[in-house]
Amino acid sequence: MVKRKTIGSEMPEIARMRQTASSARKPKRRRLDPTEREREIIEGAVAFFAEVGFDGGLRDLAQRIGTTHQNLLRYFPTKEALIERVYEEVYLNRWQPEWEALLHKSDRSLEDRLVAFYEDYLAAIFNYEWVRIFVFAGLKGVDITQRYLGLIQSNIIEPLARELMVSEGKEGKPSPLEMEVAWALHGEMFYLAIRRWVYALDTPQDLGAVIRMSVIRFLEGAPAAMKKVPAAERRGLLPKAL
Amino acid sequence: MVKRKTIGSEMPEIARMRQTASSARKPKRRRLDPTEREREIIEGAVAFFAEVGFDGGLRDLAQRIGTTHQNLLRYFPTKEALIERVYEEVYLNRWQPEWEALLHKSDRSLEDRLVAFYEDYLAAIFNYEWVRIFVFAGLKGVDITQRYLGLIQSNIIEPLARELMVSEGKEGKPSPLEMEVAWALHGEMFYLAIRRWVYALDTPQDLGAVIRMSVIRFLEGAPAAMKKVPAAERRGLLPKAL
DNA sequence: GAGGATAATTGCCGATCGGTCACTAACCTA
DNA sequence: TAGGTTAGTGACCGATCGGCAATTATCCTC
Repeated sequence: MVKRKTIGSEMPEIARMRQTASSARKPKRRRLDPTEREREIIEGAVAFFAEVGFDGGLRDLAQRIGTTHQNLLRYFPTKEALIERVYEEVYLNRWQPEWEALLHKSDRSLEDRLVAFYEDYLAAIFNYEWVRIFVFAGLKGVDITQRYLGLIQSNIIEPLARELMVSEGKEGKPSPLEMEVAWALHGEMFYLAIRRWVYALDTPQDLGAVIRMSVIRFLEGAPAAMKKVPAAERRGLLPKAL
Repeated sequence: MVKRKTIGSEMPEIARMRQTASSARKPKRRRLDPTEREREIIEGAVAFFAEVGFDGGLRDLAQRIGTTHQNLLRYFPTKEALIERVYEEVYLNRWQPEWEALLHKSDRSLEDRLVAFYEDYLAAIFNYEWVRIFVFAGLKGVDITQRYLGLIQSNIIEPLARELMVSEGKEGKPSPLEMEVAWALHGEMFYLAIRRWVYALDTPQDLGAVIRMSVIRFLEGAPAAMKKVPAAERRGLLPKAL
């Protein structure tokens, strides 16, 4: 038999579980309840593709889970179907509809609301799997990332820009300038995740402190910045399609 | 002959150049000066890997350039060697040593210096090839990205934090808190590039205007933010290793 | 314990991968 | 125009890819 290159370093402990105590033989086959096996596959796939990207091979994934690549294809007709399931798992299942409401609760200061939202949001997405899969998918040009960011734009960025306007006594649809300021705050947060999970750089232990600092800087600086940027330049802020 | 899947859509026009006028035959082989061919390969490789990632095949790359994959291997002994050359091309060749000095010129306001620097910096990196290759390399865990970001940290972020301190009348080595504020400004800028070149979202036409707004917001908000974040929390800003 | 249902595996397929080697053809010099 | 140098390519290799079909083994029921 050909020796196979292993991506992960350790043998999957799962695969050892049922092996006979007396010998270090090949691990016995595990016959699981299909729903249980499916979960195992999905979670294994999320971890695996987050690590090596979607070009990772099914055989390596299977070995890590403790099964064979044909078994994966019994549960998902094609690799593409499995990947689609991974998107679903990562994006849809981790989106909290109440986030938008969080930004609107007017019984708390905007500062508190923003801090509360970003603490919640980062708690959901600031992890190895989510961030890397999101970036891998973006590079691949998968349309679900654009739909997700459309959701961010309409449910987070625009409400945020609106709240900023309200606190300035303005109203109506946010201008490109105001949208851009809101994106900037969001970008700060996301870049933290990029630093940590894409480039493996040190990031602060306590995200709460960074969030608070970014939010305060945002509320403190945005009004002045928007006033100071000459009106003549604002036309340049209109989005440019590719 | 087996039909080959093409990544790009159009036939490379180069390959057609010398073909006989009378017939639509197979393009003649082009015998180039080696240095010229090498440049063609390198530039083709940068564009190709930026688009599809480093898992892209040599045959597809070769077809796009208008040659064969064997010819690539005559110029670079292995695929890995070619990729290494791509890193060199993208990172080292586009780094401007004078950037650090730009931040220190004290005859201009800090605002002007920051705007000037980021206009220069984004002019160098805000493009499809640089951004995507940088992200692909980061996900792959290539050490050159960490070296590059180390350069950013010591030559840009820390000087920036120092300038911020000077403008506040402080001096000495920047604290983690001050470093984090500086990273936040940088992150805003880089996230613009991510939005545009990874997620293909609309971004403002005139980067100058966004840069100015971010810089003003930075200078306007940072002092207040750093004062307001309770000292007790600052310990949490200490970087955490992975 | 026997037998059936089905989860899981072994074996295989064509296509494609990076890479080697021997051959072909373009250009320069005489 | 002949010959030599060398840029470029066709044919092929072992390994690996996603996926199909036939086989094996585990668990449940009687």
